[in-house]
Order: sequence, then structure tokens, then C-alpha cells
Amino acid sequence: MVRPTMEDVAARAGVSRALVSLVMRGSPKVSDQRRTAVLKAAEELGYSPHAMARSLASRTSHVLGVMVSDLHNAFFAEVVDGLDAVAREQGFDLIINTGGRSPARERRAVQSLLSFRPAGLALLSPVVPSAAIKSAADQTSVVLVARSSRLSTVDTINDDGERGIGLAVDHLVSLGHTRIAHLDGGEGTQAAPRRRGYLAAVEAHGLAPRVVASEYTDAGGAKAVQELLRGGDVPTALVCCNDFNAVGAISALEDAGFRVPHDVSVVGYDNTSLAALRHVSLTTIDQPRNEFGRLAAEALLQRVRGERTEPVRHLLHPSLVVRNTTAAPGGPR
Amino acid sequence: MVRPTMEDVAARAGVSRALVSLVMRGSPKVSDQRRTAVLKAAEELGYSPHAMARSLASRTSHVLGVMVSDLHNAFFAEVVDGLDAVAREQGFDLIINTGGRSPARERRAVQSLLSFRPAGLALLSPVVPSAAIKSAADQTSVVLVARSSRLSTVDTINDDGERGIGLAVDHLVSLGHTRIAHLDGGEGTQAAPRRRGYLAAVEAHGLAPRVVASEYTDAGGAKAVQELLRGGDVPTALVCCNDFNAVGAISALEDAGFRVPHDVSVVGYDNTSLAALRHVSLTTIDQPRNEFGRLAAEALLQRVRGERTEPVRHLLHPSLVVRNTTAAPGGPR
DNA sequence: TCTATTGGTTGGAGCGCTCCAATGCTGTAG
DNA sequence: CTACAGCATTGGAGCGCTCCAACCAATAGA
Repeated sequence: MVRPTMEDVAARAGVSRALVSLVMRGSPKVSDQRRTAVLKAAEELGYSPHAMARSLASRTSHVLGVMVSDLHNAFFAEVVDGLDAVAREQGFDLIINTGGRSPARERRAVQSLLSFRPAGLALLSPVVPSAAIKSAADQTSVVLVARSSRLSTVDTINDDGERGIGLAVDHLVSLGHTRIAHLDGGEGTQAAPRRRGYLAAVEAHGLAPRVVASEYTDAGGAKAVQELLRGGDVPTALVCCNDFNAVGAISALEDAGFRVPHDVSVVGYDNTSLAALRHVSLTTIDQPRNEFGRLAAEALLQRVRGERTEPVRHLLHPSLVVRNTTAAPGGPR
Repeated sequence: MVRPTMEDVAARAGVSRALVSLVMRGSPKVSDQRRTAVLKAAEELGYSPHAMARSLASRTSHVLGVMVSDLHNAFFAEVVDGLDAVAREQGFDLIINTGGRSPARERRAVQSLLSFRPAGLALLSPVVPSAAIKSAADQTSVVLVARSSRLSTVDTINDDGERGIGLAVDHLVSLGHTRIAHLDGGEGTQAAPRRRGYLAAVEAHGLAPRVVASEYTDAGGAKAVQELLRGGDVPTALVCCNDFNAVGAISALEDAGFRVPHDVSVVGYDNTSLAALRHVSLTTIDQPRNEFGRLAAEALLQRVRGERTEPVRHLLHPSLVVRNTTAAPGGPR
């Protein structure tokens, strides 16, 4: 369990510790002969550099910290994939920590990440108050994903939720729908722009808006539909705040004898893997999640390299994915 | 961006660096007067200890590395939750890295984690060859989750897949089913014990076994059912290798005009969040995922504290979760 | 009164590495 | 034959911390 150090490698290869250091960092100013000798010795000893000692000595870090607010949500998995790809490419490592959607836990997670003195910090949909983000930003470069901020020291990456919902409404209108309701995400992240997008799009088409309070869960979607049914006046199309909500809504509709999409069309949001299941086959709005991650990593690395100090605000274009839960009113069962 | 050091805090509080170190580590042998002075100075400067310098100096680590083979799978999120809870409790931090189910990437991820010299390493369902695990185990304590191993230096945490499938078969038999097929997970992790469990349980009940080749995806489940249908002789119950497979199977059955559970009962495996959706409401086998994580963390910490050197092999009991995809043959539609 | 003991505090060495100034070495120009 | 690049190589200082032996009162015991 006791690992060899640079000193051990140096002794075995018959060179100085400094030379080993140069080899490990891939310096060009080392003779081929010595280089191979060092690499051979390292190999034989099973040596690999001590990341912490390295960053302590160099006063630089090759680590990006990532705080994932909710590991249970596959949304973040793809963001992390994007981050990972770009970071790796540029010789950076990721250390991930999770906040579990609790501000206290999230705060601890950020503290823990900062204690490693990362070169940058990506916060994926954080729930901590803005002040906490500011204090992190005083210590390292910070990028926010799926959360906006007015802080001048942090970069942000978001999707254009207004536009995304607009795509859903346009799609339904083009199918011939005129009575389109929105199941609202309430206090949830990004619920506000989605609601705004719904209202704007419906108005643009000269239709009457109808917003039903709901939340980002399948139970929430079901409950909202039950409420709608009690009212008697069932719309022909539902634009839901996310995929889970949509699946709950579909369930409740079918329980009540409605057929999707024959009687009611339903659109989700997020294009989770759930939506793609053939059993669900949900028409939904896709966010370029991988791109979120890539842009987040690039934003951080730009700051790390000192190429930029002005904040960037990326607003990515969502896209419509048509599957089998939307059709013209009275269309396919 | 330049953070204060212990030296700065010491100067401000008018004490030595060593005293600050004692305070930061919560040593009891510091007078209250000095302690408050130090804490005040630290607070004012926004000081927080440098985790890397600390672990370098102390030659101990308060970090557990976690390699998650696939972030997209919510299974691991709960394991990580369990790990996180126990680790935090004992003052350890988690650093997570992902392998994306590719041996090469996974290897890099493990390398990267090891370069932080973690006190222990949890590998969640790793796909790297056993030799790579052994080499990691030479460098730190290793625990394997959802993968078994004969290595005497690593601990393992698994569910008893044989028993789990047995529960599913018993349940179906108790409902009156006699023609029960198994959709097999092929080369996938844990597919072998599940297959064995099916064969053993079916035999124990004196029934004829029927194993259909499939895989851990919804498309795989659908394909297997289509094959079954082409054969003409459709069983009254399906025990699937996992939840995704089960959902695909249900989809294909419904497309072909069969009703679940009236015509065919279906059982999944894993109790993913998917299974709990009311739209799916799948009878399935639950693995104590959180418990996996807790036991993994405890196994590592026991080794870290030097309490144990013998390997442990946890085999946890899965449990049956009955929902709406199973019924007596010809039962509820 | 002198020596032990105790509790609080401190300077210095050292963790494994990087960085820099300095060194030795060759080869070429003067 | 000396001078001077130019290159490969090296020793030493230092990153922010922990750990240890030493130290310094202040109190207790003889």
C-alpha cells in the first residue's frame, strides 16, 4: 500500500528527481535515452504522480469541480458527459460531488470541492442562494448550468425555455389544436420561462391561455389532469412542464378513458430516456445537454487560461422531438 | 482569487501556525481564548483549510474515491447516496468519477481517482478486467459493488440475484402460473445468477423452464417477445432480466393485442424509478441500493481504520415489490 | 525550596512535487 | 586554444499543511 515517489523512480533510473519531474510532465528538453530510462523505472515501480503534491507545488490545479444537484436525474449525466469530454481533452480531471437538492448538503458539497482548490467549478442546477454562489466565485471560476444569475463573475449556460415551449405550442397548432393547456412547474427551476413561453405562444396564435398548477413529478401531472377533468372542459392538447409530469398526465387521461393522442395530445419537456421508451414514446422538447456540459467546461477553461474575464451567457436552442403522443385532434388512437 | 493560508490566520490571531492547525483539527488541547481568536481570524479572512496540503502533510486521506460505471443509470445514484451518507458521517469526502461503461475510460477514471491517493476506492459495477482491479487494490482499499470477485484483497457487495429471481417465480406460481419464461440478460452483469435462479426456482416447482435470449434494454425486451410470439406458444408469465427489458416486453405484448396482466403477467428486476411510475406500475424485484452504498462505505472505512484485513462478501436480500403487471392467469385486465 | 507534572504553545522538519537558477557538457566560431 | 552558445541535467527552495520534540509557565508533591 506504500506507493513509490519520484525519488524512488529517480534512484532506480539513476537520474535526479527534477529530471523525472520533467519526463512526467512531457517536457521536450529531455534526451530520449533518459526519458526511456525514467519511463521504464516508473513502469517497473508502478509509479504514478501524486496529483495533490503536484498541484500544491505548482500552485495550479488540473481539476474541475462539479456539483451535481441531483444524481437521480439523468439530465445531469449527459451534462457531465460533455464536461468530461472537454476536460479530458485538455488534460483536466473532474471531481464530482452531489448536493441532493438540499441547500445545506449542497453547501457542504461546494465547500468540499473548494477545499481541493479546483481550477474551476461547475454548478449544475444549484439550489443554494445567490450569495453562496458569489462566495464560491470569489475563490475560483464558476459556471452555472440550468440556472441563471446576474453575478458578473460567473458564466451561465441555459436553454431557452420560452422558445422551447413555443416550439411545442407551434407544433400543436400546426396539427390543428386550438384548446391547449399548460401544466405548470410551479416553483421549479425554469418553470417561469416555460410558463412565459406558453403564454406568449398561445397569444401569438390568438388562442385562449389556460395554465394549470402542477409540479415536476408524475404524481403532479396526474393530479393536474384529474383537476382538469373535474372542471369538465378538457382541452385537446397538454403542454407539460417536463417529461415526468407528462407521463403522469397521460396515465390519468387513460385511466379516465381518454386516448392519447386520439382524444388528447401531450407534449413533455427534456427528452429524458423515459420519453424514448417505446412504451411511452412521448413527443417532447430536447435540450442539448451534452452541449451544456461542453460549453460549461470551455467557459471554465477560458477563464483558467486567462483568455476572458467578461461573463458569458449561453442560451441554447431547444428542439422538438415528435413521437407518438401528439396528433391532429381526433387523429390516431 | 488568492486564498489565505494558515500563516495568514496565525499572524492575524497573533499565534503560531501550529496552533491554528490544532484549532482547525478540533484539538481539545487549545485554550478557549486562543481558539475563539483563531476562529475569528479565520472567519474574517474567509479561510478554509487546503485539503490537498493537509493530506500531503498528514500522509492520510479523508477522501473516498468512487468510480461510477454509468452515470445514466439511476441505480448508482442511490448507491452513491448511501456511500455519501456514511462517509460524511465519519468525516470523509467523496470524489466521483465516471467510466461510461468503456474499459478504457474506466481505467483512466480509476487512475485519476488514485492520483488523489484516496483512503479507499469504491468501484460501482466496473467493467475493467480483474487484473486492473487487483492493481488498484495494491494501492488502496477497494470495494466492489454489483460485481463479484475472488480477489482476497477486495470486499464485495452484491445482491443475491438467484434468490431475487426466485422470489419472482414463487410469486407467479402462487398466483397460479405454470408457464413462466425468462428473458435473459445475456452477457450483462448479474445475468448469470438471475438465469440460475430462474432455472432453480422453476425446477423446484416442477415446471418446464424456458429461457429466451435478450438483453438489458427495452428494445431487447420487445425483440424477445416478438420472437416468443412467432413461436406461437406464449407463456402466461414473463420474468425479465431487468425493468427496462420488462417495459419493452410489455410494449410488444400490448402491440400484439395481449393485455398485461390479464393475458400475460410480467415481472422486472431492479425497482428503478421507472417501475414506480403509475403509467408503468411494474411488479419487480427491489435491490437495497442505499444499503449497498452504506455497506460499501463501511467496508472501506473498516479497512482504513485497520479494523479488518480479511475480505468481506456481502450478499444482500432482494425483495419483491408487487404492482399492477402481475395477476392470476386470466385475472384483471 | 527544589523537582515533577500538566496543559498549552511553538519552531522545525518533512510530505511529494514544481520551478528556477546554476551547473556541466558538447560543439562551433573566433 | 579560448570563448561562448545551446542544451541537458541538477540541487535547493518552497507550496500549505501536520507532526513531533521541545519549551514554557503554572501548579502540585516531596
